[in-house]
Amino acid sequence: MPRTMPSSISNRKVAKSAPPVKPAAFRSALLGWYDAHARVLPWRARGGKTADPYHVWLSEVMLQQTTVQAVIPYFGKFVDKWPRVQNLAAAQDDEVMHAWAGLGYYARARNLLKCARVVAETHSGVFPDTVDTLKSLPGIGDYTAAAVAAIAFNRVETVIDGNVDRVVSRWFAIETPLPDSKPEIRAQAKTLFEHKGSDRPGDFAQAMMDLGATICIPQNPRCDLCPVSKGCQGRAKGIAAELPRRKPKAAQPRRAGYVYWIENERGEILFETRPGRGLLGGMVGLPTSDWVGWPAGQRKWPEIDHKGGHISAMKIADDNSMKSDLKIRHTFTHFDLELRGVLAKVKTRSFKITDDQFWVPATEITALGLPTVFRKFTRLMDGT
DNA sequence: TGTCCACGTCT
DNA sequence: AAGACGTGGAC
Repeated sequence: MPRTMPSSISNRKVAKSAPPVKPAAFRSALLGWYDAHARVLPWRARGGKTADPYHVWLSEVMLQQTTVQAVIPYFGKFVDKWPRVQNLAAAQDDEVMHAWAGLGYYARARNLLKCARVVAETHSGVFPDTVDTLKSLPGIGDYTAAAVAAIAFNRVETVIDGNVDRVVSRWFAIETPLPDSKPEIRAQAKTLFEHKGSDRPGDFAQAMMDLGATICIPQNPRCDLCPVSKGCQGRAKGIAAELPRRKPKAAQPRRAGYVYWIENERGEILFETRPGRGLLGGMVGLPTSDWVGWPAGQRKWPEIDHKGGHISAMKIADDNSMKSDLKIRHTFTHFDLELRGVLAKVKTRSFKITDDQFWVPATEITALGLPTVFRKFTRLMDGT
């Protein structure tokens, strides 16, 4: 371990007059740390090889708003099923939605397939290597374009994800709350990413994100292990752990509804493919009522019109039952949902279903590829 | 239990 | 350009 001054003394000095940030020193310290501590991830090149652009793109889309741990098994599944972008481009829509089930933000899967088809058809299966062209592809925005250009093509780009926001906010002690601090974070990040002599842009981008994911973590940052703690102004001011500040968010609204478990005389359960856009777009799910707003603080289960939504068209049999213990809760991005189960046994002959609905043998439900909100309920029903 | 992460992209 | 869009894990 290198000898260090007592932190209380050095911190006090730095806090009075923060030293000018030296991007070159930051860069070499961070890259040195990365060489020793880079996470080993299935989409990363090893031993000085260049990463496969298809792997980089696929992983980066999966990593949008999603943790590495959740992504790893899905990445393996996709690469096994579709080893090259041309294979993915040739896949059926429902195969891809099925493979994506559980990962969330299902618009990503729809755009992933669209993007694969554009790359296969109009780019001869070769990923474009510039930010501007990448950004023109479906599902690729500022972050993913910069990440792919830097990591797969070693282009000098400023790659800003949530990790980088945090590292930069702390290093420069940016106290303005997000999202107002966005322009300042970008400007400061640029001084690190696009410094003269940026010879390993892909590694540098990944190093910044690894640092944010493993050392400069949201709570209780491990400054003792940080390769760039010495120049960190947030640490010097003793506020690193509080950064980045954020504007307070409004409390999530609540919604409630019924989920229908409709069984026919063969023991099959009714499922449906949801509309192609919007919430859980293109995914398979159980039929439900509409989900109605439920003001925060209200204790009583809200009135839900059983005749609204799907239920009227279905003419649930008289022996339907509602069990209050068949209840699941699920948090979406912008609301909390509580669903109660309604059980019904119907005769196929007298029960009309829509074009989007189909019967599934109970034993095949797990193979269906359901979004988590519905998997929670099917697990309740089969006791697992 | 509830809060945060989680700016990422599209509309 | 503000709101829509999932999930699971840490604490």
